[in-house]
Amino acid sequence: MRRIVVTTALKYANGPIHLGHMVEDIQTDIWVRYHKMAGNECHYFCADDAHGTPIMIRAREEGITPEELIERAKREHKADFDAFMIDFDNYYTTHSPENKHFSELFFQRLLKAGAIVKHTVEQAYCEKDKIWLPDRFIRGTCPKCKAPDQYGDSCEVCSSTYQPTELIEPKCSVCGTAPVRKESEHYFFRLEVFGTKVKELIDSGYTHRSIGNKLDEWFKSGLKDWDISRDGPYFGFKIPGEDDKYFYVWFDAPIGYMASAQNYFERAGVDFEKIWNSPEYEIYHFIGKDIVYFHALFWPAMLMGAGFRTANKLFIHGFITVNGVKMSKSRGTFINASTYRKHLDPQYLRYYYAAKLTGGIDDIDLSLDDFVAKVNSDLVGKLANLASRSGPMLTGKLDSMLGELDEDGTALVKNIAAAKADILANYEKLDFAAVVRSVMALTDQANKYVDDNQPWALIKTDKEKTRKVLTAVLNSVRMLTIYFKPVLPVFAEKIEKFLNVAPLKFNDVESIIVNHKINVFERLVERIEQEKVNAMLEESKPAQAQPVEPAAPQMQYEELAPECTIEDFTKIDLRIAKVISAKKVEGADKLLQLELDLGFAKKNVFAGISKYYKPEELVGRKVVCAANLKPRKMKFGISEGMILAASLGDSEASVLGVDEKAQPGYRIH
RNA sequence: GGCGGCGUAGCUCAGUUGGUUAGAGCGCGGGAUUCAUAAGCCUGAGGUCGAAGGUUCGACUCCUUCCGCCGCUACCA
Repeated sequence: MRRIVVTTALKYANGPIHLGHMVEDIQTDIWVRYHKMAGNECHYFCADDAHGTPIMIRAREEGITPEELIERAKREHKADFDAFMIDFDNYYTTHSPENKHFSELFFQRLLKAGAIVKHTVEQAYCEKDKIWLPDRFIRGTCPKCKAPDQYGDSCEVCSSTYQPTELIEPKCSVCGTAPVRKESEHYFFRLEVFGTKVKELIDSGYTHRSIGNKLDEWFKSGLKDWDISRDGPYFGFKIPGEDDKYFYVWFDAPIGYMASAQNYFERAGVDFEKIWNSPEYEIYHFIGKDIVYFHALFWPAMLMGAGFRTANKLFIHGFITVNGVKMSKSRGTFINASTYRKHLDPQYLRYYYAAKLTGGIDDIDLSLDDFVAKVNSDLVGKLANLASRSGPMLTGKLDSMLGELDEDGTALVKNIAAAKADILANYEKLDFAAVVRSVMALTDQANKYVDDNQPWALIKTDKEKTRKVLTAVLNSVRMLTIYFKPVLPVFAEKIEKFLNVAPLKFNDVESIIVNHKINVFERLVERIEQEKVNAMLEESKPAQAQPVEPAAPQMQYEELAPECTIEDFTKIDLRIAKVISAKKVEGADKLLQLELDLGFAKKNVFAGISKYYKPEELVGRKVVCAANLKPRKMKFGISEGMILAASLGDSEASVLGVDEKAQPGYRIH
């Protein structure tokens, strides 16, 4: 018997569970149920990730305490997971005494190991709200494309990334005042101390191979010290020996795996340390590819530094797309778990995800048309129908008694049982798509057996022979259900009740039930109606649909810049200039190097327009130049100005020209 | 631009260490049935496996280049 501990990524308490989260938890839950049914000891832990600035601010906005907020979030999260039959052994929170204990323990051990240092950092601080602002809480105009109201770390319009200090007119996203820069001393975790050991871990098969390549990039570029502290006010655990410094949320989050496990094992009267550090136990983390960095670098290094064992392996999955594209609020495809379950049976989603999951890191697509078709045809049309076309006949006309098997029936059932090893192997390697394919192929065989034997005709002439046929069919149903039980727990329960048998395990496929009384048949699953899917999408569309909806189709005009005075305007000295020469910049993607004649002077200017203009198209043209711009040193030289061009987003650009009369050097007023 | 991933029938996807006429489900056409949640069975059509080269006796499968989409990242003053 194997002993296994698995975790799924902690859920942030700041938002609801959506169908993207569910990929991971359904995948994991299926795997856990598979192990339990196979007779292994398997524990499944998760928790809410409850700390950090966003939660503190959200609570403030709602006028409640962070504790109240995270308590509510946890309740909602758990309700969603219960509805989707995610069978955690413990769903805990990082805001717990166990987690506090472990966080302090990790910190102290890392300190002792010489892996913690202090650096002074400069950060944005809002003097009005009296809080330090993470990048996401600073908003301002994108320094690259000038799109207004962008996050402090990246622009959603041009998708460039930058430092919050580069933002134009940065504002605190809570109160709108401009943040100030303040210095503070922070604790840093020296990752490089464990760099070699972590590299060895990864090389030994800790992650998927393709992920290993990605990780290599990080190793090559050098492991930087990781800032693990935050200044108060902050919702989290205070750092020992400090008055107003807290552990960064990502420091105590993965520790939450251990805290959740410990909380469970203590209640069960089991010594946690013996389990977590015991070679008898295998430990696996299921995560999405978005948080590989934390789980493949930081977390193993933390564990090593604190003297704990690392997990055996990370199981990494891809993202979910809906109808082939990223989940989108305006399309209504950003579907919360709570919205889904109002309209549709969670087992449908478990089945569909199972049919798509191969254990790889590719994104998986929830194609809603395919979803409806697959569930209706596989689950309803084939599997449920198999029971429905045989059960009622036995209960209605043959006293609900199973008989023996005939020769063909034995062959059918043996064939189904023979697939066990293969199916278990596919469960083991997370290739649930292969499981679904092979079980459905077996279901086809069973349906064919029904057609071949025509019990509806046979019963008119030979009741006992019919009983044999139906016994074979219902034994098939039982076995197919066993195979699907990790995916469809409620379906399996209904079959257990219908067939009047104890909870099914994998080993039960090796036996058959004969001369056995069954219960009356009840419907197992309902067909999906397209209207339900539509209603779910409709409800997922944002109520405050204004920002994205009307402008969305084509013309996304940039917002008008804040008002300025004529004095502001005249600060910029715009001149007519003639392009003397233009050439592509070697090694640069978007830059053209232009030599401009301003009449009284010549200037060297780099312009990011090579995507839109060939150099020869520009030579000889008169353009508008911002001539008094402070020269800027760029990678390829000094740019002494800027030429004006009009654009809409990223897709096009038009360099401004002038009437023939205007000569180089004329000023534009 | 760099790095990584993907590109197989109308749709969603399998294709194991390269080996005979490339598969499944759904959808579509035809047929025989009617027990069943308008489900099931038989059968047909449909793909130059993104493109072009190369390695090989032989490539969807390996290598190179290119095209298209996605992610991360960068020099768009």
